[in-house]
Amino acid sequence: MSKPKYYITTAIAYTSGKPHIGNSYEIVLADSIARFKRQEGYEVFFQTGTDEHGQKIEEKATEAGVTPQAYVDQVSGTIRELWDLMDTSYDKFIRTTDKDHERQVQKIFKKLYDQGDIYKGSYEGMYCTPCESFWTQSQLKDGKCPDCGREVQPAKEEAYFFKMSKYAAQLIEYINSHPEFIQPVSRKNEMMNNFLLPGLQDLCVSRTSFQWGVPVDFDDKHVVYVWLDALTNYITGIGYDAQGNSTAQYKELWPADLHLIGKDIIRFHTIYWPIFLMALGEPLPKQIFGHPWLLQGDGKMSKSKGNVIYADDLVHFFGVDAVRYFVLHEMPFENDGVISWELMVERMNTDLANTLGNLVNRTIAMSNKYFGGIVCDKSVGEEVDVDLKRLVTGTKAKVAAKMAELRVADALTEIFLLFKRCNKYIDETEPWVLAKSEENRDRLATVLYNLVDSIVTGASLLEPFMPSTAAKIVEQLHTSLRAYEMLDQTGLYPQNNQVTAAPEILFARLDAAVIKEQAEEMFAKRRGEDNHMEENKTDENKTDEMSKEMDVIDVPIKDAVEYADFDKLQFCVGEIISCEEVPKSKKLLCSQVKVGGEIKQIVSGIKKYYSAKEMVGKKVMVLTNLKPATLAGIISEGMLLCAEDADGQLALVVPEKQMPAGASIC
RNA sequence: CGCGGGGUGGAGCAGUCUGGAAGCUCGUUGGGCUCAUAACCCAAAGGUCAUAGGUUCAAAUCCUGUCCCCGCUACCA
Repeated sequence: MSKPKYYITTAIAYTSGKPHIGNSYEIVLADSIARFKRQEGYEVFFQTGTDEHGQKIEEKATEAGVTPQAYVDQVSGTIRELWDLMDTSYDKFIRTTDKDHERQVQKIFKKLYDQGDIYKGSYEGMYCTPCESFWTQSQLKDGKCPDCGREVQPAKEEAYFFKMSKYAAQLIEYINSHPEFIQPVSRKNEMMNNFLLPGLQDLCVSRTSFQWGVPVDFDDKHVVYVWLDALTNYITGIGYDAQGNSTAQYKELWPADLHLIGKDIIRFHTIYWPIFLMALGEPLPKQIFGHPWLLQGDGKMSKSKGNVIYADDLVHFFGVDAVRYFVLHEMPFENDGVISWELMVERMNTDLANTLGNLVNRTIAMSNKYFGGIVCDKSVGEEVDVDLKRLVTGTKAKVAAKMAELRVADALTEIFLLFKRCNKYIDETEPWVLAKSEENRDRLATVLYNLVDSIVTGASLLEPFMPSTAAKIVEQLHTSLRAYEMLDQTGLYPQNNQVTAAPEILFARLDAAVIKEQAEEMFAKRRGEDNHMEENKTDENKTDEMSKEMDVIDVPIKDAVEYADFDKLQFCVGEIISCEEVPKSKKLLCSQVKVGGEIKQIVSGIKKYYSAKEMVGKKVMVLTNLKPATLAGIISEGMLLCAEDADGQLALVVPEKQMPAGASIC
């Protein structure tokens, strides 16, 4: 009898840049599920890859001065390296620039067009010629382009549309009759209430505003909408053919058992994707799980701050399995998780070094000390042994139950309860006391055997989550990982086997302060390399020493300018006559600023740091000859100068002595 | 009223759908032990579950209002 199949996918990563730790979480999560399913006996196919088309990538490539293809080749390579670094066991890495994928996308588009699900229509709206952008009435600011503030004209552009509404009822019916389809369930209601029940709009599935995409082969002004392109990777990657010549692999694997995706793209996967599949006449995936995000705790992650944590950074400090453990364990089921250097070190020290590493170490050390490393069950059992074994053998079922619900963090917790139980067992049996008298020798041997045997079970259960750690543990015990079917049994460790004489530390304890410092150094260096103007601290609870360091912020030097260039700018002292908050804006204050004889209206994004009231009466520095611009529908005729620190905190720049409004700054 | 997420002991979270004795991990304090990576084991302290009302025999959980935080978005000129 052949094994049951299990087809799991991650969302394909968008190649606009290197993914940070939050993005890398998904692949590790998928990998642990894939490995677990393999352990359970499924024939698993695990697909991941990169999404490489779209306007944003075209722009990024232009910025970098390379072709889009060269750009995505580079980024896709980086992503794949990261996935490999994380020890992920994917079977296929698809790229949407793969030729066979692109061909299928064209065929799919054609097929849907031929059968009338895609039709040619036109996109109507207000067009801003300089920006080459369409806007709807509601997006316009005072009837003008929200980007540049210029006049817009009504215009029409042809485009292809997909008849979403045609399949809406069918999809609603499907979702209602398959409660497990969208996970977590709370997401299901969101989709139903916000999108499906109010009625689906037809979706525009082609673009003419850029070229970097799969061309529509019968109308090459158009490229296929990136989502239609990207979503189909799940079927093209395993050999789907729109003309009916799908491969045997496709027939075996589809429908997918699980699409693992971020919660931000649930809409695409639970509405558009199923409808595309319905239109193609293919079955729908069995389950879509929208996982939460891993957010950076100490200050917002931002590239310009140079404090973005990447998976390889963490691996550098902690090792692959520690990072896998952290992201899997710290990530709750429904809400977002947090990552910070402190939390990472804490997990590393308490769970990995103290509970697990130390357990393995002390067990091996005792075996060597008392029996020259020979482990043998002398069958001198006691009451505590029963309790230990009951917990150890029961863990498999508990882990399986958690994994069935995709509660990976909880499954890991169950495994660590096993290790904790072992530590407790050592205290209960007190091997060092037994060692003092010869008559307890067989009891001592039995205790150590039970420990070693339990640890092998624990390590085997741990394999899907921390594969190399599991391997290291059994290697030190001079045995191999146990088959899944055997994980609810005890007494399987070979009699009179000898463990290693020189146990290796699995996870060394780390000092949070030291790690933090090194991380800062790394960030500082990266900022230097990136030529970004930022500072050197990211945390709130800094020490005095760190505050001192904060006094200096490294700013990359810009190119020197001629005095003539400087002279073009007119700076003056301005007095704020009045100030009010801009309605419907979270950031903006609108000030009337007296500069010499005239009063200028200036809008500034400083609401977070100054109240409208306290602004009044301040003498500030103003750039007066900046071209007026419209912000939130309000004209701004200049700029208030501010100093900005690394966290984006702003402080108005004011003259050091009393100066009249209008005094020029030179 | 832009969309969305959230506010539970010092920290990070579960519990909220399907009301019924406030839980977990870490940290703190005290004790035990010494095989081990200052680790392991036991015990304790610590929360009016953001807030104000309401429904109920019973509310962290359901309903209404308010405050605050965080993403996204618009507009940090």
